[in-house]
This record gives sequence, structure tokens and C-alpha cells, in this order.
Amino acid sequence: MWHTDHVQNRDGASVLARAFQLLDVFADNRTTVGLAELARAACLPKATAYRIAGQLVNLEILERSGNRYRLGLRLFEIGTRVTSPRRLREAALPYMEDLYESTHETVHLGIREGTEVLYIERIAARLAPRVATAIGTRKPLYCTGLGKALLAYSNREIVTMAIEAGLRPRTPHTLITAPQLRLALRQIVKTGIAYDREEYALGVTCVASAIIDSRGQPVAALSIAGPTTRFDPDRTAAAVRTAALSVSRTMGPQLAGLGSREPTRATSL
Amino acid sequence: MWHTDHVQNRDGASVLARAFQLLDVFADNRTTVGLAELARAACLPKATAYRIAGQLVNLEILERSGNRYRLGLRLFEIGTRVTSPRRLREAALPYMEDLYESTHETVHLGIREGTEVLYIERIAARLAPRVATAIGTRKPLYCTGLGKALLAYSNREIVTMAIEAGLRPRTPHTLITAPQLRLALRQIVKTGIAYDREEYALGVTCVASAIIDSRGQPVAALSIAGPTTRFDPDRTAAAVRTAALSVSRTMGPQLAGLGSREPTRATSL
DNA sequence: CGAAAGGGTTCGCTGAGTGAAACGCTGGCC
DNA sequence: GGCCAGCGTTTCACTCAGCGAACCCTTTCG
Repeated sequence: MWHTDHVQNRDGASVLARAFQLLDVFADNRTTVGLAELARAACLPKATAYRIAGQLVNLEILERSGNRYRLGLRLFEIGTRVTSPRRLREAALPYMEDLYESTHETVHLGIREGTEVLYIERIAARLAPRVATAIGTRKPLYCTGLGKALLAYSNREIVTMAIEAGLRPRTPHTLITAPQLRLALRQIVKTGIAYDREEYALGVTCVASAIIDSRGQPVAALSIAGPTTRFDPDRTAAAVRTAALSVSRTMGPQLAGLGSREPTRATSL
Repeated sequence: MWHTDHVQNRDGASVLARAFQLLDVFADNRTTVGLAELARAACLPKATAYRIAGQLVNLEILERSGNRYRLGLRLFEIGTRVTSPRRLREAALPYMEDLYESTHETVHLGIREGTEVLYIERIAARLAPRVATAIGTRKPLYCTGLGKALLAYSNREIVTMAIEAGLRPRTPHTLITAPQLRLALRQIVKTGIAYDREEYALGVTCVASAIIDSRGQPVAALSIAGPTTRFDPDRTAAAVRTAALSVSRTMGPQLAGLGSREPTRATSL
């Protein structure tokens, strides 16, 4: 008989984990993926990827046309059910529309997740598509308007985490030292307004303001972004601040603690 | 020894299927669920539900605060990646905003899935919240404006399916016989406009128009809905039709076949 | 033609997953 | 107080769902 170090499931990953590895392959803008690529990107044997993908298709989580897979509508349905973004969206949208109406620049709504902003909603200016960030994507906290607005009201540990995650210079204007960032955050708390003057990307400027719950915790943030050439953040700062305050008041007590606290980890398993 | 018909996994459901059974528990407006309820609703043994839910929490698919579970942000992220709704949304939103601006009534965007409409996007009128349908939910094709607009351009088999799914009377105005419905659909094709005059719910009226791809397939539909008391569908019919046509043209060839064809079922497994 | 890469299938092995049962805790009820 | 019902959690012996190396068939490309 052969010498068998034939181990099943060499990494300790469960079926479930693998399934979501597959779904994550679609993260980077890939809309349809073939089996081989799927397996490669998810680091799974072809046979395994095939089997799991097949199951996901049966569950209508993936769809399949020809030999290509794409994310299924059922995922969209489940995704829309996630409570916190939905509620926020509902409460903030009217104000976002007002902001858009009065500026015709791109309006964003985001929440903190770990050391990143997760973009929940946006109204994109038709004239500056480059400025807009896709919903459901993330960006670092330290170099975005939304991020800094959220960070300014977060407690010490979170700020430390964000700094430790690394302050990579994205442009010559990015704040890349902890003191710089901390100073900026203090300023934001004073005025209620966060600026991003080409710190994330050259040519893009942004004003943001945090949405705060009744206990002073930052639940989300609103921002307006536009091309530096034509967009004057100081002019709209007050409007953004007002909108954020309005949302805070609208949602009122219903959202106490709805913010992005770190999820309670389950027992090790 | 005991007589053992001790069968493992008594229904033939895989871990994956079970996991999504759990996620489906959150379908009916429940935002947070305890373990016992979760197990009961998903028809799983408590221990199994516990184990799987625990894994999902580790994967950040579920979140847990105290002893209650809720859908995790990662699901939201994945859900936003689903291509077809996203592209549609992107293309249709500007026109939806125009419609809202000129009517101040609720605007909906939906696609067909099976014999139902899946609501993809909406702009809700602030004055008539009752009229608005939540994004990510479904309604039957036969008794909604969006549904009939989609059905009118669908092929024979789909219409038959929709009829066979049952024409339940939801109000006294619901079309409940196949000939009635077929007649209405022919009318819709002629005019490009679908009406729902309190067929789904008393007091709610709606005009809709289909978004058609270059091959004549219905990809989605737009509608405006309002309270019968103040909303005159005839006045806005032309605007809805125009908006739908504009979206069709905007998306142009990029969406050929992006519509909600039935997903290809995988081999039986 | 052969080589490479794609999708799909086979099959014997085994540990990941199973669920009945027991456990400790809390809160309501008599 | 004592009791019970319901909750979340843990245990454990059993076993089949899941595994993946190897293989097959096409298509593509030089």
C-alpha cells in the first residue's frame, strides 16, 4: 500500500468557509468567473470548487450561464435585509438628496467597520463619475473624509487601531504621522466637520460630518465629494453638518447602539 | 444493542443548504433572532443551528450581540456586488430621480424573477410611506404595475407560469381570470403602459412601463405609485414611459441578456 | 500532431458534521 | 420557597457528506 499522508481538507476550513471563499472571488470587480479561475482564486482544488459552486447554484446563490458563474439574485435579496445599512439608508436618503440637489456633487454615506469605512449609499454626480465610490466597498479611515469624521468621535482604542493599521501616503497630502492625524481629529471634533483635501486621491476634495447617536457614538457619516478644480468644500460644509445633525435627530433613540460596534466573536470553534 | 434507525442528517440537506435556511429566517422582518427561535424557524436541531450559526458568526456573515443573532455587514457587501441589480440601478437612478422630482410620488424599479417582481430600487414619497415597497422583497406579477409591465413583454411560457401560479383576488379590482389578464397584457404592449388601479391593495394606484433590451426582452420595469385619492396615473403615464425608454437606450447593448432569465440549474447532485 | 488549459467525473477514504441527551442558568408562576 | 419551562451551551459516539488525486473529454494554439 502507498505511504498515505493523504490528508482530507488540508487547511482546517469548513464547507461553509470555503463557500464564502468562493463568493469572495467576486469581490474584485469580476462579474463572471469560470470554474478554473474560481478554484485558483479561492485556493481550492478544482473538484471541490466545482462541487460547492454546484450546490450554490442549486441554492440560487450563484447563477450559471454556460460555463461561467456569477452572483445570484438571492444574495442581493439577503443583502438588502441587513438591518443597519437599511435603516441608515432610509433615514439618510432624503437629506442626501437635498444635499445633492443643492450642490450637484457626489454625496456619500458610510459607516465604520474595523479600520475602514464601508460605503452604504451614494448619489453620484453625473459630471464627475471618477469621484464616486461604489456602494459596498471599503476605504481606509485615515485618509478619507468619511473616515476621519467617524474616527474623530471614536474612542481611543479605535483611533490607535486605525493608526496601527498603517498610514500609507496615498498622495502628497495624505496625513502620514500619528500626531498629524490626531491633531486633525481634534479639529474635527471642534468644528463637526472633516475635510479631505486630496488626501486619498489627487484632484478629489471632500467634506464630511458624522452622524452621532444619543450616547455620542458615531453611527455613520455623510460627505460631499467633488473635483478640486470646481468644488469648494467650505461652501457646503455647513450644509453637510446640518444634514448629519438632522439624520442624527431623525433616527433619534431608535439607533442607540446600531452603530458598527465590533461583532462579538463566537467561541473559538 | 438498540435497534438503530438513528439516521444522521434526516433530510438530505447539506451544511450549505442549512446555513442558508438559517439566513432565510431573517426574511420576514425579523431583525434579531435568538438561538431557539432560529432553530425552530429553520427546522433544525438546536445543536446544529448553534454550530452553524457559530461558524457564520466567525465568518462575519451573522453578528451576535448577547444571545441574539442578526445579519452581518459582510452579507450587505456581498449583496451589493450582485451585478445585474447594480447595473440596472446605476442606469435607472437618474431617471427615477427625475420622475420623483416631477411627481413627488413613490418611484419603483423591479425585475422579474420567476412569477414575481423583485424590487431593486425605490425612491419613497415622504408623504405616503404606506405605498412604498421595500427593496429586496417580492410581489406577484399578475396584480402589480411593475409585474404586468414585465409580463406583457415576456414570452408565452412565462405568462402561463404566472397564471398557473394562481390569480388570487387581493382586492375587488384584482384581475382574477386568465382572459382578463391576457387582454390587459395585450393592451399594455399596445400602449407601453401598465396600470394597477387598486389591484394589489385598496387605495394604491400605479403606472408602470417596461425597460426592454435590444432583443425585445423585458429587463426591468419602472413605476410610479401613489394613493388613489390624490394620484392620477394618466398624468404621469407618459413620463414613466419616457423614462423607461431612456433607460433602455442608456443601457443599450451592454445589457443584452442581462435580464432575469431563469438560472441554469446545475446537475441534480 | 502534441501540449496546455478548460470543464466535468470518478471513487475509496475519513474526519467534519451530526443530533439526542444532559447541563446549568434564568425568570415566571403557584 | 420549590417547581418547571425555556433558554444557550456542551458532550460524544456514530457515520455519511465531503474530500481531492487522478482521469476523461474538448477545445485552442503553435
